[in-house]
Amino acid sequence: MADVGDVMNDTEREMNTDRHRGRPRNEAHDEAILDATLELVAQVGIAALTVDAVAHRAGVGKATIYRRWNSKEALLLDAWNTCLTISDVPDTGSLRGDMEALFAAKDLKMPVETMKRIFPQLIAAAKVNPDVGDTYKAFVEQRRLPMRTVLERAIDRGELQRTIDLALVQDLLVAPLFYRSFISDGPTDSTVVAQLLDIVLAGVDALSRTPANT
Amino acid sequence: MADVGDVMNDTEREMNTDRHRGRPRNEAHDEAILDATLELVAQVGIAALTVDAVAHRAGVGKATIYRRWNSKEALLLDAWNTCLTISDVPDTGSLRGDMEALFAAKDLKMPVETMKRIFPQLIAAAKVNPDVGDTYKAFVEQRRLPMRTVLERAIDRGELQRTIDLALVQDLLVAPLFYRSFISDGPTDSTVVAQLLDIVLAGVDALSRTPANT
DNA sequence: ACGATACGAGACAGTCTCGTATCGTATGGA
DNA sequence: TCCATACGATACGAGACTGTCTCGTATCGT
Repeated sequence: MADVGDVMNDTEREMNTDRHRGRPRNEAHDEAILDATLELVAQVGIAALTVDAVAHRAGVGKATIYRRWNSKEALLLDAWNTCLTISDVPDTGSLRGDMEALFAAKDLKMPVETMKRIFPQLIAAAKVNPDVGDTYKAFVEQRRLPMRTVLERAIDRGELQRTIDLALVQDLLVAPLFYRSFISDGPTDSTVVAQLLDIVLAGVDALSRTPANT
Repeated sequence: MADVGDVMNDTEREMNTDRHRGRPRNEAHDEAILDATLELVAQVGIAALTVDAVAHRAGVGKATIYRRWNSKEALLLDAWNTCLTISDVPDTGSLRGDMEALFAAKDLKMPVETMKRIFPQLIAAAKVNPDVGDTYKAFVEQRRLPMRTVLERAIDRGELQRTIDLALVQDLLVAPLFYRSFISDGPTDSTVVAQLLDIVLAGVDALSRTPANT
């Protein structure tokens, strides 16, 4: 998947033919630049992000950045994309166990505190820039997939009724933690997760016995 | 509460002494400017917001803006503050009824779709700018108060156990709607609200009979 | 009528940032 | 050794934006 603003023309030559003419590109700089970008976004936001600052923080010259991305936007878009990490689906045998495993998983590129600052910036940018919006949608979809699988397996095992609104249950489990992380800065520790699971799973279970009153 | 960048010195004279010398300030422009600011924030985000654009959209000269706020930041801060609206607390006699009334209340300054775009920008700005952060905290606190009152009354009536984690219950009820509004763009209609209330209230009720297993 | 002030429009200087260009150096292949 | 390219540093032009100022007009008290 070619990213919008990549300077692939340069790299192409290296990849296709094997003759490296001149000094080879330091590939480690790619990650350094992307990391510096994300860390700066977390610190000052997108509005105040400057390419000079990124270059300085990454310890590279500005030209090195523009040799790899042909605009600041392209760099940012790539930076957002690196936030996307693939998490594996737990399979402990019970819904409760799978859920606890999911919430305990630490599969983020950046430290949690940094992500808590980056993510709101990403959301805000996605609302305004369609390209970022696409990246964002892919991000959310990808993140939701494992839990959806876990819930579907729970249905197959009979732990959940086949008629429930799966998306709503997932949102009930996920949203409070997002809310506390990004909106209200409340606690999100394992105790909270346990209480959360208690209430939601009990609620779904109770409703499966007694049909909804509304 | 005096706002940071207000040019109150000018207005003071008008307020304290009754002699209006010269053409009076058109107070309607204040709202026009603030509205234009918020609408533009919703459209292009904070990074791309320019004072010229605000002036043009509000139908005023740029000088008129700088006559009332002495910086773009001060204007934005005031704009955020106008998002804060006071909602009254419903009292239908039952927790369920109060909740439905709360969710049905439309007490926002801007149309919902506009707010869905503004709020993420506010969150992002709050993470980066301490002044905006203060405004933001006040906003969240104010918005949470009515539901907290409703929940406390439900406890007094015996509808909820006195030992429950009230904040968590509130988050369970509120977070999914926020999540769908800002993060996943899912449905938030009254049907969803009803299902939400079904599950959460059933869960809390079930747990009050059987103690938590974790 | 007259002075004082607000107004819209727009010119303006100063500042900031992007993206390019240049320089001398470093590092590889031929 | 020679050449091609990447590198850090930095100067630079172009353009955008902020915040100030001026102009001519409008609208109020006196």
